[in-house]
Amino acid sequence: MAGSTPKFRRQSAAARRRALIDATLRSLERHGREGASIRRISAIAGVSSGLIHHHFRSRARLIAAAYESLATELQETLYRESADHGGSPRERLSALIRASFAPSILEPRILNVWLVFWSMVMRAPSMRAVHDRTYRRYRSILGRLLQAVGRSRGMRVRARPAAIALSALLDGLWIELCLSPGTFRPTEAVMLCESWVDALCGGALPQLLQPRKRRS
Amino acid sequence: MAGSTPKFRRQSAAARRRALIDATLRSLERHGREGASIRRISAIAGVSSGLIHHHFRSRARLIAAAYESLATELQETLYRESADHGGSPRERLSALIRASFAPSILEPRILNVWLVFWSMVMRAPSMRAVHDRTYRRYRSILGRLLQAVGRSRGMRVRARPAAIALSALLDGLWIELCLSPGTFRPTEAVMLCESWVDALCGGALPQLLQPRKRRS
DNA sequence: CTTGCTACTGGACGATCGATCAATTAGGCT
DNA sequence: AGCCTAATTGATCGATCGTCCAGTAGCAAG
Repeated sequence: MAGSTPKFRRQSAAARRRALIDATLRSLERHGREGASIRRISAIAGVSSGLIHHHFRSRARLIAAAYESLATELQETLYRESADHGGSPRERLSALIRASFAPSILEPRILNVWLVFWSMVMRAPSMRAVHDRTYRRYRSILGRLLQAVGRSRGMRVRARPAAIALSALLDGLWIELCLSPGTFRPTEAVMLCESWVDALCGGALPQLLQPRKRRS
Repeated sequence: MAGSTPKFRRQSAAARRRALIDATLRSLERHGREGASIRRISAIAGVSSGLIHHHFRSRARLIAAAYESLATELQETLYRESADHGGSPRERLSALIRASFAPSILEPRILNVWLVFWSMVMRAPSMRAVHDRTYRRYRSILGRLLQAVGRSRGMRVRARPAAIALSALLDGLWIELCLSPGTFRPTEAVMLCESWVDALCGGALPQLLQPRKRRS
């Protein structure tokens, strides 16, 4: 008899917000575009729909928070993976490239999540802000790594354009791999990125190097 | 008085289907993911909502037809642009790259359309089929062009991986330019693609060349 | 045990969705 | 001129959406 089982458990605002963000990401993975609804998210989180309005004032704010969470978490994963294989800069970059095409990242479900976010970037200024901030950080990581790789090869790499190109190559390959996994294999994607880096280090991409000082 | 103005004008099934497909694309451009609704599309087309069910049996079929239409139309535009500047293979490839970042293509609204389609590719097998077919054709165009460019430089380019890499680079840069146009300029994107092609032609991407015949 | 704060529930609301279909009507054919 | 066909309309259905809020109840402090 005793009402030993409470109907719900109270949690701190911070813990509940985190749980709701995680539920949002899981819902988007599972149901794609339709997973962005308040009712599906709250069902996965195991709470009532009203609770979302209590902690986030609107659905849009929850989605934006989830976007920020996913982006930073992914960057931390890639950065950690890179640092853990911490030999030369070139080895760290290779580790980051391989990690970008690891099975857990390639999960096509995850592309669904990004597509939902991207489709909101152009309509909601707050989403645009999240995108700009996280992508700048991403390119900064890539740029520093590329510069270090170049320096160890005696090359002065222009971080910004090099990072833009490599991130575009990584993203483009990743998207196509998620959209139709049968087109080519993840190892080919890794090879294509490594080849580009090798070409950069070999001086074959002169536009991406600092112009040599010319005397007189 | 006189019922001189008919309430609607009948059209052939083919003409109406085409008009509805065009209205779908315009609706997706204007309203993003929310533009995929039957009512918005029919409103833009200036017809009743029931007419869509008459010509296409469901919303999904209309969307798939619109995807096919957009993809093939884009490919024809790029191919025509390439052929019109029909000097050397290298010039044709440059024209295609420049056309890929032309203002009309870079219109961020258009990314909205692609994002809606891509989000359906992983859930609807019919959309997956459209994607696979159109992307194979796209890579085929790029592959042949890259092979021709390589041949004119005395290189034997492996069409498949080269086309995969260049399409990924083009798409990745295009997506980022649409998502936040302020990050870098279209001319930089063109330069990054051209640099990659130059590296390929310069033999700096050996993995993308046919292995030289080795005797004895 | 009692009190009070607030995390939390769950249903009501109006809007909009895709699908459906009986009724209409435009426009070519005889 | 009248008919016939099929293109088109527009109302209707049940489902689902985001928002809102009055009320409930977990749980710590007193």
